[in-house]
Amino acid sequence: MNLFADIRTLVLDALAQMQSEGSLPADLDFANVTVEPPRDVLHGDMATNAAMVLAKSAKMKPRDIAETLVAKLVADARIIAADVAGPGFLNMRLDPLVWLSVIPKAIEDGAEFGRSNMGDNKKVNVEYVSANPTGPLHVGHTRGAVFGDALASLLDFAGYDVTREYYINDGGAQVDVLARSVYLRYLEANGQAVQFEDGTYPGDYLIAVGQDVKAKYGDTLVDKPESEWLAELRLFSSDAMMALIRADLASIGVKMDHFYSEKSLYGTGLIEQALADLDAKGLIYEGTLEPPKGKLPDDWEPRKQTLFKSTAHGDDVDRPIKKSDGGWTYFAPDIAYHYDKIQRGFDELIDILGADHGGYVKRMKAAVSALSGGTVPLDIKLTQLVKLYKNGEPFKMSKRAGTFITLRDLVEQVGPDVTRFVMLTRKNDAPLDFDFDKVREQSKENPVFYVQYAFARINSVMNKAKEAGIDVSDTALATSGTANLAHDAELIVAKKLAEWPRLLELAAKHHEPHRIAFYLYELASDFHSLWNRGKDEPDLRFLQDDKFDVSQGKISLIRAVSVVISAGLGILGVTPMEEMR
RNA sequence: GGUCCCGUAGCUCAGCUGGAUAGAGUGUUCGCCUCCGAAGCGAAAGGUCACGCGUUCGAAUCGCGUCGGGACCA
Repeated sequence: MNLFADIRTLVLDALAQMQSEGSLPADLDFANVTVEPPRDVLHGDMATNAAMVLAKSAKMKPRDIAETLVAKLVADARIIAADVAGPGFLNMRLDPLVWLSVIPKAIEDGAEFGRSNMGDNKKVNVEYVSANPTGPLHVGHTRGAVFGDALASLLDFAGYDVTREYYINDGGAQVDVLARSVYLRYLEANGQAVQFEDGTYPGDYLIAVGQDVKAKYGDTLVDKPESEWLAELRLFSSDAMMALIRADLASIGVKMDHFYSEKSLYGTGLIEQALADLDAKGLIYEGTLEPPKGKLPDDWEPRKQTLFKSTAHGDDVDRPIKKSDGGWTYFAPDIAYHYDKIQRGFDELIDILGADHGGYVKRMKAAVSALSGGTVPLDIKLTQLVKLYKNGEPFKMSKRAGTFITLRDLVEQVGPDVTRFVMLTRKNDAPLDFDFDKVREQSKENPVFYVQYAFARINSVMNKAKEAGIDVSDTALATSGTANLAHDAELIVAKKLAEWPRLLELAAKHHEPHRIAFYLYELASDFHSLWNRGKDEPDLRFLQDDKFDVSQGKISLIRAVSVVISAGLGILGVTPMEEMR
C-alpha cells in the first residue's frame, strides 16, 4: 500500500483519458510524471509535476494541461480539492479518510507493513565486511558490516532475493604473516622468549591461537624450518581468525549466508576460465603500461606483462593480471570471484568496501561489465572513515602498538543496538564521528534514544489503556475505526505513516539505508509533538475518560506508529525497547 | 601528475537523482510539568547552498572550470 503510487496511477489514468478525448496528444512519455509530498504542507497533501513535464512535448502551456487535469482529478472521491500553482504545479488535497486508512492497514500488516515487491524477486548479492582473516574486526569493518547488513535487509524487504556474502582473502601473503606470527606465539607457549619484529602481528589475540597450536602439535614444530609448518599454520590460523570474526559478526547480529574463500578458487580452473572469457572478448593482451604521470616510484621500470583491457569498459588505464614472476596479481582472483557470482545467476551485485579501496572501483566495474556483457550491474558502496571520540576528545588508535578499537570493544561498551543505529545515521560516503559518551547519552541529541523513547512512550500509554479496561489488541485496534481522528495534529502523524512505503522503496532504489534512520527520527518527532499538544488540548490526549471507543481510535494511531518504528528498526537490525526506565 | 568522495545555519548533518519561500539537531534567547513518561514540546534568531560559467520554464541537485578538505594510485 503506497498512497503516492495510488494517486500517481490516478493521475496517469486521467492523462490517458485526456488523450482519448483529444485534449492531449497521443504520443507522450509519462515516465517523468511524479506524485510527491509538497515541500510546504500549506500547498496541500500531494503535488504532481505532470503539466510541466508534458508541456514541451505536448506543445501546450503547462497551465492549460493542468486546468483540464484538475477537472478529471476532482471527480475522484479521494481528491477533495486540486488547484494549479506556480509555474504549473498541481496541488491536491486528499480526503482525510484516505490518510487514516493507513492506520488499520499498518496494524494488520504489523512488521510486514511497507514490504514491497519492487525487487521482483531478482537475485542480488551483497558482499560486505570481507576483512582479511588476520585479526578481529575493528571499527572500520563494523561500519561496513552494519551498512551492508542493513542494506541487505532493506533489499529483502523491498522484494529482492538477497544473498549476504563474505569474501575471505585467505590466499595472499598476509596469511603468511599471520602464520609466522602465530608460530611466534606457539614458541612462546612452549616457553621460549620471542620478539615481534616489523611485518608480524603483535596483537594479544594470537596468544590463544599459539596455545591451541601447542595443544594440537605439542612441541613437534619447535625448531623446525618454516617450510615444514607454514602451510599447516596458514590453514590453522586463518580458520581460527574466521572463527573469531564470525563471533564478532554474531555479536552485532550479522549473519552471512555464504563465506567464499579466495583460496578455494585456486586449482579449480576458475581464474583461468574467467580470464579465458575475457580473452575471448579480445580484452587480454601482452603489453607495457605507460609510466604513471607525475612523480615516479623509485623502482619503476617499463615491463611487459599480461593486461586486462579495462579501459574498454570505462577504466582509466589497463590493469595487470599477472606479475612479472608469472604469478597472479591480487586482481586476478577478484575477477574470478565476480565471474563466479555472475555464473551463480545473480541479477545484480553490490560490493561494500572501505573508502581506502576507492581506487578499486573502476577496474572492478569494468571487469563485471566485460564478464556479463553489461547485463549485471555492479554497485560499489564505499564506507567512509569512522572517527572515534571520548568526551568530545579524539580517541587515537595505534595499530603498531596493537591498541586499535575493535568491534568487540564497541559492542561491550555501547551495545549492538546503539552501535548499529548510530552507524546508520550518516550517509555511507560521509565520515562518521562516533563519540563513546554521546551515543550513550539519553537525550534528544541522540537519535537512538529519541526513537526508542517514542516507542517506549507508546507502549506505556497502551499499558495504561489496558489497565483502564480498553482492548488494545491489534485485532481490536485494526477494526476500531478512525472516525474520531479528525484533528490536523493527528492527520500529520497519519500522513507521515503513509510515507513509509514510499520512503522504503526510495531507500532501496538508491541503496541508502540511512534514510530509514532519518525517517524514524522524523516519525518519532511527530509523535512526541502530538503527545505534548495533548497537554494544552485535552481532545488530543490518547486516553479519553470513559470514552473507550474514542480512546481506542486514538490508540490505533499511535499503535500504527509503533508498528512502523519496529518495522524500521527491524530493517536496521535494532531491537525496539518496551521501556527505558 | 591522475582517479574517486566531500564542501549547505556558529557547530554536526539531511535535502526524496531537476521543482515552489533550502530543512532538522546542537548552540544562543524566551516560553510549557496539578495533566497518558519534561529522556519531551513550542517560539524567536541564524544562509552568497565554496566560487565562476553553462544546460532550461526552473539548479543545492546535471555539465565544464577554479579553490579548499579527505582517500587512493603495479
